[in-house]
Amino acid sequence: MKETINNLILKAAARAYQKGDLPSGELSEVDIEEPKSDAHGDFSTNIAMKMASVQKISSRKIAEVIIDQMDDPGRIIEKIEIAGPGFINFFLKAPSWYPVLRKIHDMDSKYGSSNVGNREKIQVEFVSSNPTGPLHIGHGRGAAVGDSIGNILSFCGYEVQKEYYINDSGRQIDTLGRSVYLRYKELLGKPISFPPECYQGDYIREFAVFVKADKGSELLDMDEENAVFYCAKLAAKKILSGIRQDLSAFGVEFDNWFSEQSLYDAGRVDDIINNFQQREIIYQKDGALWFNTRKFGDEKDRVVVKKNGQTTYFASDIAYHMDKYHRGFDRVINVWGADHHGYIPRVAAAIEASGKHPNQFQVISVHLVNLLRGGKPVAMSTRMGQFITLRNIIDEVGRDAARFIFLTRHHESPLDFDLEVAKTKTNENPVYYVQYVHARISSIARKGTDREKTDVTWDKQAVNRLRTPEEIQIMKAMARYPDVVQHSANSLEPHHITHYLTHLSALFHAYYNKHRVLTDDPILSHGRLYLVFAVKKIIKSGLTLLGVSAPEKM
RNA sequence: GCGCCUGUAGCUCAGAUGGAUAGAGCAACGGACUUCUAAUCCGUAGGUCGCAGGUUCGAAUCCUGCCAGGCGUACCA
Repeated sequence: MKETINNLILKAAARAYQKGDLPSGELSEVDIEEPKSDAHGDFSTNIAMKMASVQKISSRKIAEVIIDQMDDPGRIIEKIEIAGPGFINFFLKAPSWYPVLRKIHDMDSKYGSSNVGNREKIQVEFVSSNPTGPLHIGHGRGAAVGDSIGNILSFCGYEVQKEYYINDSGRQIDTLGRSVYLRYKELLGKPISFPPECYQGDYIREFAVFVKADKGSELLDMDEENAVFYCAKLAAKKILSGIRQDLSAFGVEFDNWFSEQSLYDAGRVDDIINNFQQREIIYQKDGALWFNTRKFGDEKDRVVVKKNGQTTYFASDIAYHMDKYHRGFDRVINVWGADHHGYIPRVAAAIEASGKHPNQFQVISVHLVNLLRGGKPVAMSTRMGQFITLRNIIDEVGRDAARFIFLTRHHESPLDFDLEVAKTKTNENPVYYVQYVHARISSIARKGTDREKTDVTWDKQAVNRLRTPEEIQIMKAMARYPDVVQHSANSLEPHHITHYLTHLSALFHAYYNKHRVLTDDPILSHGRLYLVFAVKKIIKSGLTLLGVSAPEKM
């Protein structure tokens, strides 16, 4: 629809120039917007104001000239007005919206999708929590955002892979093993001192109990390094399997789980260090190896191999990102916690150093979640090992509510997550507000006659009965859905979908309360069913992009 | 100190490419269920868009400076 208007304007402006009514043939780009106020029409353009400086005549005059040349072959326009400093406002006839309905039904679950992605290969990496403890609420937000961005990009024609990077190497894993090992020794009555950097949680003790049950006191006879290694492997494996289960319960399925250790095993980390050394962007200083990230925009150089010979996390991260491009991804998107944002420039530097374009690497910073219960902060002490896990939240408030709430805010905005609010079933909690639309329409369908249930197809006469302001508003809103999806994909911001769904739901609920769908007039009923079934399809489509279910009954 | 993020109604937050009278929900007040699900709707009230300049036909949006809060500034991950 927008495009149609766009063409009308461009043609009119071109004709005006040919006739000599416009001094310059240089046409500005046309901006079409949907005015907030109905008094300003269905669509509006500011082209006259934009052209004024080039054309050297007043914007109202330009608007007049363009309107004079306006043609309307499809007879969609009710009237055109010039308003304010030179806005051209278009008022459309109700029937001009009907093709949207048909399109929604024809395309069905594909409505809103596109192929602008052109099969470009994108990888979205998210969560990637270290397997040293269970997922918490912050991971949940990252999971919801990453998963949804992946869904939206696929919907827009990108070829998307969702990946989880497992940090199964390095000091943290060692610390995990040490923590379990110490608790194990403690269980066997040995005196221990438990360092503060070790993991305090009860789950560590559970692993120790498991080791004891499985191996008895066997580990005491091994040398400590091997015993710790054994504990580390075992605990990491169990934790990772718990993480997989939690994510699955949260409705998140990864296409690939990528192990950091595998990079070391395959010699990839050494390879990239050697390669960069040869290219002299890695150099030696103070007994360590430094990457010259400053040359690529970072504020200082970074160590990749420490004085003690160990590689840093950054070193394997370089190898990891090189591997991503090696696997053929055109663009790589990382969803990280906002506390890692200082890390972005150095990874970006590594990517630039390898000859990739900066826009092939994007980081989504997900800000922290304040967990509340009834308005009061919930104590989240990792140190004490006492915290509410993602699993607890899924169990208490449900997956749909949690995911939806995570996606109501811009990801760079801190989010308050109130467990009590998340459980309420009122307007305060928008998930149910939106899902209720789907359930209500499903209910209408169940109440309709057999013919109405199965045979609600395009019928010109029936659709022609859709004339009320509420019906037209709904059709307008539905016409916008593809734009909203596209905008979400371009900006990597799922929350636009969430807000759009809430808005469409409000329009539907108002309509439902004011008008009956099933009436004594079968033709009118047919038209209205055709309308609300379209709404149902979009609600389901949007919820699916967010990873939220669309229930038939509530 | 420097860097990034945030600052919009009493509260929680939307406001893409600068547009006309800045929008929702909650809370407050008043209404609507014999009717397709009241997990809903209708109405009233609520604002110096952190502050000060600048850019222009036009700024919550762009630029500069300041204020407040969060995060980051490792040979940690």
